[in-house]
Amino acid sequence: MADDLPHKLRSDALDNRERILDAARAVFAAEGMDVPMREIARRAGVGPATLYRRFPTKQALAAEAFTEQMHACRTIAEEELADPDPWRGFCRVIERLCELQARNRGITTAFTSTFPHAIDLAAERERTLGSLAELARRAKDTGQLRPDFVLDDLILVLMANGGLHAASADARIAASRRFAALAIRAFRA
Amino acid sequence: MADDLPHKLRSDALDNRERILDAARAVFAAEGMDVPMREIARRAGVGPATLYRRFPTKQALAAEAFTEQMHACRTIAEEELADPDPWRGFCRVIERLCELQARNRGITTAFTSTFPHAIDLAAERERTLGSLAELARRAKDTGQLRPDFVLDDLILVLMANGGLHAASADARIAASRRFAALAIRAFRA
DNA sequence: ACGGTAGCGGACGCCGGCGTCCGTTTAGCT
DNA sequence: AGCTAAACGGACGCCGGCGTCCGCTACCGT
Repeated sequence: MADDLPHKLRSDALDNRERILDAARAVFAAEGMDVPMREIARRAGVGPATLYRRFPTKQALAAEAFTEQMHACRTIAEEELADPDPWRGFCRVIERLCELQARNRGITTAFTSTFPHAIDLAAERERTLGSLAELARRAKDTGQLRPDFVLDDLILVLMANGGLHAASADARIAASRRFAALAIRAFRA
Repeated sequence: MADDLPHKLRSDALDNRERILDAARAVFAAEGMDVPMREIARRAGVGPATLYRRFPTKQALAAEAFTEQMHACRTIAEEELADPDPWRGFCRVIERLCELQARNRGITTAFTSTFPHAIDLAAERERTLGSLAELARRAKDTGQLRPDFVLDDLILVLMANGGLHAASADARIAASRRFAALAIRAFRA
């Protein structure tokens, strides 16, 4: 991943910035979005002021932190779009997106809800949705995906998958796997 | 609904108690579980102390407040169990439970997660699950429900349904309806 | 009607997260 | 090495929710 905008940052500042993002990704994935900013700062080994200086709001931080995850979503969509068997690709998209969600508490929020000031995120999201739509179209053509499927159904499934709570991360992943299987059955013609 | 335990309460106290429960039900349904206790007290028109005197913890309040809702769940299960067509009953159970969940933010938490000190709730929950299991068994016998269906699948679906977020209550209900339809398709043999 | 007591609720202190200021440190240039 | 400005982070004040205490109110039994 190449550096983004911060060309005019001092080396130590840039280093801290990176450490903050790492910490944010870790803690968002583990605990979800409802984490005090200070906790992130503590894990990153910086003071609260530094955190606030780089990312004035939690949304700004989340937007930046999840860019890579959103990119992962897009990659999944495009990889599976490349599968010669569209239905298999469609199934794998669901499985992989659900698992990604289960591993990352909070990415659900990022992907599902439209972010206010995250232009990059929104663009990434649109591209991903485009790929998914194309994949669905092809899967329909093979007759294996229900003709009345709409993309919103997939969004619905992902949002619902995000609602799966469990004590451990493993339990969450297991639940998501079962749920993905259920969703696929529902979508099969 | 007959009075429960509070035989030794003065008339005004019992009145307040009832008003608190009403307020709690309303606000839990509308906003979910993450509401300050004081908000409930305010809506009930009582002081914080009164609320805390009757219900020392939020869970105690929730347990009491949702008893009626849990009863509604049980009623739904038993009514649909009585349907001569088990598969139709099974479908309607899913639809009705999902809608109930959509109308009541927070009942998901009450039903899904095991409550610590809510013996009544737990018993009610077990009875409901019993009815659902029996209904599922019958629906399987007709060959319309997948043979590999397990009750946990239904729990999974309900938990997922609880994760559906939306701005308005109407949007939430609409989403739940679509989701219920999806779930039914997934369960059909 | 009246006394005793169950019940009430405003007010208090505590805690934890938030966002910001300012004295100190340190990178980077000459 | 020395200087300057960028960057840091501890400390501060604010706010909102929490749970409890105590002086006042009003219900109920006689």
